[in-house]
Amino acid sequence: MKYNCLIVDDEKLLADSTAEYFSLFGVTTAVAYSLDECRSFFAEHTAELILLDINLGDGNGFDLCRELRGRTDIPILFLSARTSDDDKIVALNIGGDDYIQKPYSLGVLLAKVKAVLKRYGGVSDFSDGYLRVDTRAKQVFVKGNAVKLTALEFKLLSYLIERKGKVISKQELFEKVWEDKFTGDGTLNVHIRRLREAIESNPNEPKYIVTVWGDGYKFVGGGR
Amino acid sequence: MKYNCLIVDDEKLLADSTAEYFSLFGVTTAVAYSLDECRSFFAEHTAELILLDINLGDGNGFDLCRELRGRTDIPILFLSARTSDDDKIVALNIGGDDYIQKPYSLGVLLAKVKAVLKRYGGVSDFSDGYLRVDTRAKQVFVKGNAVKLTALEFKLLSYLIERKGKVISKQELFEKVWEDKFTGDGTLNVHIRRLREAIESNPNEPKYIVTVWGDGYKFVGGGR
DNA sequence: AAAATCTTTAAAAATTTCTTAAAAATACCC
DNA sequence: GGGTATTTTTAAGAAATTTTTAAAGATTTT
Repeated sequence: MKYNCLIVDDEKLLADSTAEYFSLFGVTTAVAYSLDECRSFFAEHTAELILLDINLGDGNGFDLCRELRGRTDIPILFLSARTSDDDKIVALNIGGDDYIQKPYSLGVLLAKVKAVLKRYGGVSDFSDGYLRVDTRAKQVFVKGNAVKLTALEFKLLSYLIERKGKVISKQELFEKVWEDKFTGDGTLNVHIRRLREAIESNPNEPKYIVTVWGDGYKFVGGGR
Repeated sequence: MKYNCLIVDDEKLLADSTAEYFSLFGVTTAVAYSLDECRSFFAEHTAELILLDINLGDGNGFDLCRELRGRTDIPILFLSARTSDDDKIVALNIGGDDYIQKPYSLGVLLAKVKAVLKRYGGVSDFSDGYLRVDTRAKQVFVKGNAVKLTALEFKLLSYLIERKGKVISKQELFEKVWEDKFTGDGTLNVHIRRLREAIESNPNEPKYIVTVWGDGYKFVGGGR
């Protein structure tokens, strides 16, 4: 299951009440009380955002952050009672997105979380005058006309759009779209071509799905 | 011109010293002392991120935020001495990305700004008026125009920039860029030349990629 | 001025991506 | 359950692009 938010904190009472409060306002939230629980969480689920305490029973939030950064880009907001500037700077430098001082106000934290979700949360919708991709309805329109894509094609397109502007390696695509089932570059080629045929006005000179030689592909769509 | 950061604050001393501090660490920063100045700034320039005070001489930061949100998605971080939770929640709800309490620590604020730039901004690993290098999108711009580099050329340039100012031996370049596959100095020569042709205004008198006789090459650049 | 090092150029070699068609796997319907 | 339609993968030659090689010219150092 995909949660909006995962709280990693060994102060069970605080974590639980925060999670409950979030849920009340429509932010689905899971809780992990330790590094270990966090790891097993990700074995089965995902989240769009992590609230991460620094002092944990079985280890250090900084280390977990570094570990996660190795394989995901998900926003990480640190929560901590530590007040030193050095801690804050380290947190931000190792890939944290924010540092929130404990004790925090539930209302402010929720607003903050919502702001991050709004900006970052896997938004793979896209729309310009020519192409429109609607993730909720799983539909794609070209010049207003619905275009039929297979489930896999749609997933591929969504992922590229979600990471619009960035170069996505083939490896990453197999990881994320094929869920690690690598079947060979030829597969990808063919799907990319079909996508191009479906959405590009001239598939031989793609404007949206651009090849980055020696690297992968990139979705290009007007500014940000 | 495109700045990394625009500070909008009527406390001139604070704004100026913050801007100066940022510049010192490679974040190009402009300052506007009022809503009006901010508007005229955007008439001619742009920024990747705004630090916005709430209490301004000629109006209110919240209003400016709403106004900007109408036409841009650029990250807005509020700066304010106001401590009320309500203010923070409003700031986040109207499209602000963060709320930073004054007085702030310059070091922490810089780390925060860099983190935001890294995630949302065109992460310019190098940028001056003439040349801009963006790792995330694997793109290089010369005088604002995208320049096409091969994957290897890009890797070479990135490495030189990463070690900007230091002399890099050919051996080291083969180690790091070619991953230890030594193919002969001729190879390197040719790639350096192509890079120069791509990014130097006069490839025969390189200003960025400088030859260090008997040693290797060095990237020279003032920006970040 | 000689020796060593760097630059330029063009063409060969190697690599990567594209295209196409057909085979295999999967889902769907009666 | 059998047959059909759809989707996904495989495979192989063609096309495009990148990288290396090599040789001649230029520059710097000693």
